[in-house]
Amino acid sequence: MSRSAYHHGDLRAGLIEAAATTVEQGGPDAVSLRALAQTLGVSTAAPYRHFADRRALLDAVAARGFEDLTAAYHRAVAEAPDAASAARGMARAYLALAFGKPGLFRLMFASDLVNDGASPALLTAARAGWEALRGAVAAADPHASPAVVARRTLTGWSTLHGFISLVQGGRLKGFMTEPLGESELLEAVIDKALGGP
Amino acid sequence: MSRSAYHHGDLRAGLIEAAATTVEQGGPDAVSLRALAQTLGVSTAAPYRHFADRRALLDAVAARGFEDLTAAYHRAVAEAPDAASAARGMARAYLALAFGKPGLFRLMFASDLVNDGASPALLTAARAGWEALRGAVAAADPHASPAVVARRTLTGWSTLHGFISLVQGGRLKGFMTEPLGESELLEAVIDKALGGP
DNA sequence: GCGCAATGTAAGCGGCGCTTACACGAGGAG
DNA sequence: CTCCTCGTGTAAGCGCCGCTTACATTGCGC
Repeated sequence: MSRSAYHHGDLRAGLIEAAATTVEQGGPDAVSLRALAQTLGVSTAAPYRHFADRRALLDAVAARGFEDLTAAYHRAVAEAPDAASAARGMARAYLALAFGKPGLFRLMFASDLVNDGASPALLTAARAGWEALRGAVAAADPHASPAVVARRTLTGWSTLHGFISLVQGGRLKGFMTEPLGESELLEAVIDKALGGP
Repeated sequence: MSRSAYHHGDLRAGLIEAAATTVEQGGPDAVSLRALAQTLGVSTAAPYRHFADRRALLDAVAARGFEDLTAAYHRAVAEAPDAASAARGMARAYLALAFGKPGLFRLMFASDLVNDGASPALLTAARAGWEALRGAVAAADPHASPAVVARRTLTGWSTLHGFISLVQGGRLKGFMTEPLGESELLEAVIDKALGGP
């Protein structure tokens, strides 16, 4: 992307890397361009040579996250013996990203990509994930109509996404942990996402 | 709560009201204590006589939202002819709040209530909503064990919540609207939430 | 070798959350 | 009726933030 080593040595990549670390530790709100610049040993204005504003830097971090997610999807499909277990593998990959890198996941799904003027690269990366999901649902039932595939993809995705949001929002702290264990919970959610109406 | 009319005339209530308006128009991040103070014609330090910090004010707004939500739940149950349609009415109430007051909904579910030190009032208000949901699920199937009730409540809630999050995040803008209409979408999501594994 | 464009810097503007020290004024105690 | 207390509001300021402008430097193509 960026040329190569100049004064700093690819400040652009350094900013993305440092921002990703901060996002993981303190969430998107904890990212400050001034603080990142100080950490990387450059002036507070230097980051603006590579990113139009704070939002653009966070978009770049989010785009990298979507690329990783889509790659994990494809890996799950490649390793699956059949279409049904492929869908299950993608669900696991989604949950793995969400609970493995919660800060990144929050960043990826926190903002309204379309209404805010997100970069085309980010939009493309985000859509690729959806297409992979839809393809897996279609492959699991070749006789389903496009509308049914869309409905199943959306509702299944909603179930996974909602569970993640509720967990990360701390909504099930004292609520659920009593009657259900953690692994049972994950399996129940995946079953709900992949089965039913 | 607050005494009554002093210099300003219940600044506390004015701040909550103004903050709620701002949250609805520009999201939680758009709330600035300085701007609210200027709007209400008081000094920038005045709000700190009523709220320890910015977070405390937003918590108060969120708590009011949870009270409204729980009231809507109880209304739905009271108006329903049987337990099954009561659950359906609660789902509709949840979606109605989310799409009717998206900014408030975002505020209510954006932050981690437990990890961040939320006020006891907010925690209580948030838990009341969950209890109402669980009660409806239990009433719909009196033979279900507590674990099954917990599982159904969680997965159904997850489906609704995930759908809302994805819609509000603009994730289904160019994606879904082609094959499915809006009302079909809502019904499909409610069916998914209330039925299946 | 030289000029140009990419990269980085210094300084500053306005806004923010929050704190401290001080001013006012309603309402109970005497 | 007076006074004094305490709840409320103010003025000023600290440190941080995003972002901009004008200027310095440096590597690359000619």
